[in-house]
Amino acid sequence: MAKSLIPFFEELKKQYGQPSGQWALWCKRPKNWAEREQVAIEAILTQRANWLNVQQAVENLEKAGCLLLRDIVEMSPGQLERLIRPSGFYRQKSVRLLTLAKVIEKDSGGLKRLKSLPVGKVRQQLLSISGIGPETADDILLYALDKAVFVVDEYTRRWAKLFGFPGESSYSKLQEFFQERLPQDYRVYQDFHALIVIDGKARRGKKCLSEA
DNA sequence: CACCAGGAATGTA
DNA sequence: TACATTCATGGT
Repeated sequence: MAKSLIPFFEELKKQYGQPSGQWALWCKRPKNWAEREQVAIEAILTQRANWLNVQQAVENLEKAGCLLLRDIVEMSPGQLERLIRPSGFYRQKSVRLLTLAKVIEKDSGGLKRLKSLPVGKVRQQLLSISGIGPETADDILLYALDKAVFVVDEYTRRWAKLFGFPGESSYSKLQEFFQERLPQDYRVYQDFHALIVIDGKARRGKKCLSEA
């Protein structure tokens, strides 16, 4: 195994503590089934969106009593669009949410059953949904289903480049980079990815400082 | 007012 | 394979 990334993980954890705020739910352990469903929904809503906007959309869903997948499958696209509007791309996301909810609730027998299936199968099934790409699929696998699948996003990409991963950044290559250097533990994956994003935002907010 | 934020699909060369 | 464009809102 290549050189471990655990020291970097420990360093980030020492600096920022357990991921909080927007990450509190995603990194919560254990999660109940309602919370897992909310994470899956948020994984769609957060695509290319500011978290504050996502939060408003989630509040709308909550106030309307539609934070469960079984509620969402019953809704019309227009109804859903109106509620999630603040998160942006609401027409696309409405369809994506409806499809995801249908696949999980109707075709797969619920999140609980999905969680008991092999990761590879579930990942393929998620990727077959139009509007769910690698990152969103892995968000759901890691944060909603507690599968040890590392999430690659823009922050992860920058971080890897900064800490010695030479170019060649296909999604799967980057994913391997992290997974080869970490214990196969979903808790580590969850917190580490969250901390990388938190750290990335902190740096950006301060216009690029030198690092620790 | 310009730019950006946990992406993904589609079209072009 | 590698880019460009489109989708859309609210924050800074």
